Amino acid sequence: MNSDEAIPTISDAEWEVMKVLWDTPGLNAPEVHARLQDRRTWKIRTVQTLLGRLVQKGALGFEKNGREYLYHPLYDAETCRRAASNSFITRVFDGRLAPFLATFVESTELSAEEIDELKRLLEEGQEK
Amino acid sequence: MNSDEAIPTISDAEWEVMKVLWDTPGLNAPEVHARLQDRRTWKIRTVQTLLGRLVQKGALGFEKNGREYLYHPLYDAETCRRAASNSFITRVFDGRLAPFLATFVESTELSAEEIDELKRLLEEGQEK
DNA sequence: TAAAACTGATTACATTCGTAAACCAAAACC
DNA sequence: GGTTTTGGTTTACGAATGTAATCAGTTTTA
Repeated sequence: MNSDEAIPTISDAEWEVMKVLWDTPGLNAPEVHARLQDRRTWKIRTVQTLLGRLVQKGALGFEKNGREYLYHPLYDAETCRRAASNSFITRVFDGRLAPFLATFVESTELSAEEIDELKRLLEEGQEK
Repeated sequence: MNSDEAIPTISDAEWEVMKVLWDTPGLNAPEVHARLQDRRTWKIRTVQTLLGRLVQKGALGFEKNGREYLYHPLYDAETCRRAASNSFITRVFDGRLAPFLATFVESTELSAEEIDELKRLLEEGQEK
């Protein structure tokens, strides 16, 4: 499992596909399609296109099993999420996390429980 | 200043332009171009294209001043950042902020000072 | 006042993205 | 074994994006 250097850029639609395969690696195209049913109305062709593009980008690999291809991520979710987060925070918040968090805290989009959870996370991070 | 409903989607390149105009509203194209010099090597034509697209999208407005156009944001930065953040967190983290923050806390990308600042932010939010 | 310089409008062009249809090969079924 | 089904490959096509060049009008300057 690769984990550094040149993490491919994953588009909006492609994220959905990646999430399925992080959850369950080794699916073929119809299986990935099936698992997307509840969230996306994509045709199987669309899913295959996305799978193909992700393979080209180096985000997914596959093994042939008879005539079918079993796809699996080449980067773990954590690594990709971090790369995407860094890129987002850089672009929108000039790399500063505090204003980002402030955005959420100030709007009412965080429950008290979530705030507690986030504080706990920060405290854990601080101890290390 | 508009602040809700149908906030336009702003592309990567367009964010740079918006930031300049949030910082100093009422600039014309050459002035925006000048302020981007240190960060981007765009030609003035490129900047003009981005300005035009942002006007089309309804993210910017302008007044004519003689033959020049003075551009200004139609949404405040806070509103646009919030919309972008929500969209990002939904796409990459399925709408859950905690895993997002965990990503940063676990990597060494936060200094102790930043963690303190974030905790303070959360506490302030909690009191309201 | 004709040319140069400045400012914006129109047009361009390759890449990526979202969304597939058409086509082809293998496997299963009749 | 020919036909249907299944799974993958190639091709498509419009919208958005990054990155401008060319064209045109206005103002300044020689």
